Amino acid sequence: MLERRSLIEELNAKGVRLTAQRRALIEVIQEAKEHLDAASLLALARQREPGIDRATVYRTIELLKKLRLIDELDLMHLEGEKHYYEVKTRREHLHLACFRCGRIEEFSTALFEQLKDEIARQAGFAIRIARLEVGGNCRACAAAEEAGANRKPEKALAVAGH
Amino acid sequence: MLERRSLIEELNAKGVRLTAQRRALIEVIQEAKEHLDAASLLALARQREPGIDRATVYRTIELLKKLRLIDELDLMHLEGEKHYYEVKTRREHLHLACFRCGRIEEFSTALFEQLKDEIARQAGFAIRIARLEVGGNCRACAAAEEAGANRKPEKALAVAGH
DNA sequence: CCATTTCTTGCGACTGTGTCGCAAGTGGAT
DNA sequence: ATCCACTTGCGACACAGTCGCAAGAAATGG
Repeated sequence: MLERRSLIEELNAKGVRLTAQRRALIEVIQEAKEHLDAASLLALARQREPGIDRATVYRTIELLKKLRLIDELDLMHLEGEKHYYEVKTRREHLHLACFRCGRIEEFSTALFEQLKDEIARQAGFAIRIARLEVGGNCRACAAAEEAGANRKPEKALAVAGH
Repeated sequence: MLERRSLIEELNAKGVRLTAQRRALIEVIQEAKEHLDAASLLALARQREPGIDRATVYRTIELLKKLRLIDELDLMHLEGEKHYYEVKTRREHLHLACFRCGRIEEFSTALFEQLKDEIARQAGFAIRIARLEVGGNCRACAAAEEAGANRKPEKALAVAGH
């Protein structure tokens, strides 16, 4: 993944018309500290470009996805059926979503690349997107649950999460 | 994954109340040849149990997910934002979704298990669900696209799919 | 076999995400 | 500065999924 070159330059290079709305959205995505969904994206972009519309957000997301500048994530749908977005710059990674505390952890490993290679080779599949998402309990929550299990043995249906 | 034991027996064993609606839904899921979304599930279940309601479908899906009897898939959202469901019996596999022809291919590899092990060990993460979905072009479509690319060189923005 | 309790269902209303057609507006090339 | 194609905002819409509540049904024990 190419590292230093802002999305804006990227778009220019591809001959995409640069509007104030797109600039606002792109800046928001790029500076985001966490994963943002369409609604938060809209809210944040409006702080820079008040008139911006929901439809424009969705259209821009679609554009950036097609140009492979951002990735779409589900994050196990921990809250509602939103989708989240992140810039495709950092090293390829996967997401661990904790059902208990809701935290999202990122994880990198060479095995992921190997796995993709194997898929491409064995299935003859030209991979454009590979999305690996994991749900469960993070280290802290797994420990907490373990401790809790002793105090309060679980009933058949008391299944946690999601 | 336990292999031979119907979902119904499974539910009974867990002390879940067995209603006609649940039975209908479970039969539909179990006998499905392809991946079904909530709407198709409803339509098919109504052939057996006419009065059944949308809400019941969603509630039953939720139940079966919690009991870990079915898996939820996005299949790259090839058409709309639906979710698809499949019984958790067959060998663990991942899904390859072709953006061009829409076909869903299943793929199994030991690497997937290894990857999950590594996540569990290194991150201390207690995995409940691991969902790996891949989008791109299947073998046939990749070949077709390759051939097509010669006849018609692509413009900057003519990015296919999704 | 019936009564009781508890769980489940259907219904209707609602929330929220994402899509679309169209007229007005604007970026960027000339 | 002009012009055209592309983009936007708007309103309306489609559709997934959720919820509270009253009526109905499954399982339990008498």
